[in-house]
Amino acid sequence: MKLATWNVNSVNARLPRVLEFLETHGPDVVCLQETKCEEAAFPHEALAAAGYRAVDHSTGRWAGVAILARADGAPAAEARGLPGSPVPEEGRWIEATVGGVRVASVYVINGRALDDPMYGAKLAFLDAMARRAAELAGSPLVVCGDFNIAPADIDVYDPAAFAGATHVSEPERERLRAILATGLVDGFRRVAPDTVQHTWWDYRAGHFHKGMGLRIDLVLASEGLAGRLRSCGIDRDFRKGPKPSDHAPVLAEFEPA
DNA sequence: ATGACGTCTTGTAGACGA
Repeated sequence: MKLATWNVNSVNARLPRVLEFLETHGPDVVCLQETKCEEAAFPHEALAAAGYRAVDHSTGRWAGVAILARADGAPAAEARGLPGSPVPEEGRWIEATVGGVRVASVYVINGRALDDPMYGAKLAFLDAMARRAAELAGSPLVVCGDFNIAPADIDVYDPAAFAGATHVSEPERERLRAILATGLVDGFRRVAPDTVQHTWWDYRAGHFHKGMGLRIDLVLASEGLAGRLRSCGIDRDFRKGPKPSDHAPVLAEFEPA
């Protein structure tokens, strides 16, 4: 099974690149984040023409998540919304079963700043994720998406520049570890323990071309699945070219059971 | 560098992103 996760920063603004991505990689499952559209505006028809079915949790101009799968393995939506989320009105969590695997696409709250109320909401959201992951533990599970956390300093282009900022704070990292402790593995780190590579770069000031990014988009896989990881990588090419998202997609390929 | 860019909105400037 080939799985991908990608924060597209508007699925409609990014539609040509999304279709290019499906054509290039032919993934079996794709988790999208920041679809930024109303439910009625989700581009089901264009995706169907490309051979994919989608389930989405679309909530208008902010956030929004979706899971795509090939039409012959159409995703069955299992849950829209994360139980215990501090912002239930925002589309930040969706689950589907694809090929016997429970897949969750998540867009974690940004947090804005350590002294902003949204930072507390981010920590509460991560706590709710850990509880949900614990509930789902024991069966094949992949939780992937934009975690808005760089797991370690190796995942930050300049840790000093992020001192006192969100995405790297100890309470966030601690909560990510609690999510992992339910039995999940950071796929990219499992495959590439020492590799410095990023998934997000600020649009401004040529950060992408200067290599100034963060690794905040993760594929977490349950132990059994992680043991079958054939590869897990970041496709920087989709951060290049016309109208790119500010995130690059992460791809993971699992050997058949 | 307090910015830079890109997305959205019953919009045309402000909010938000990370």
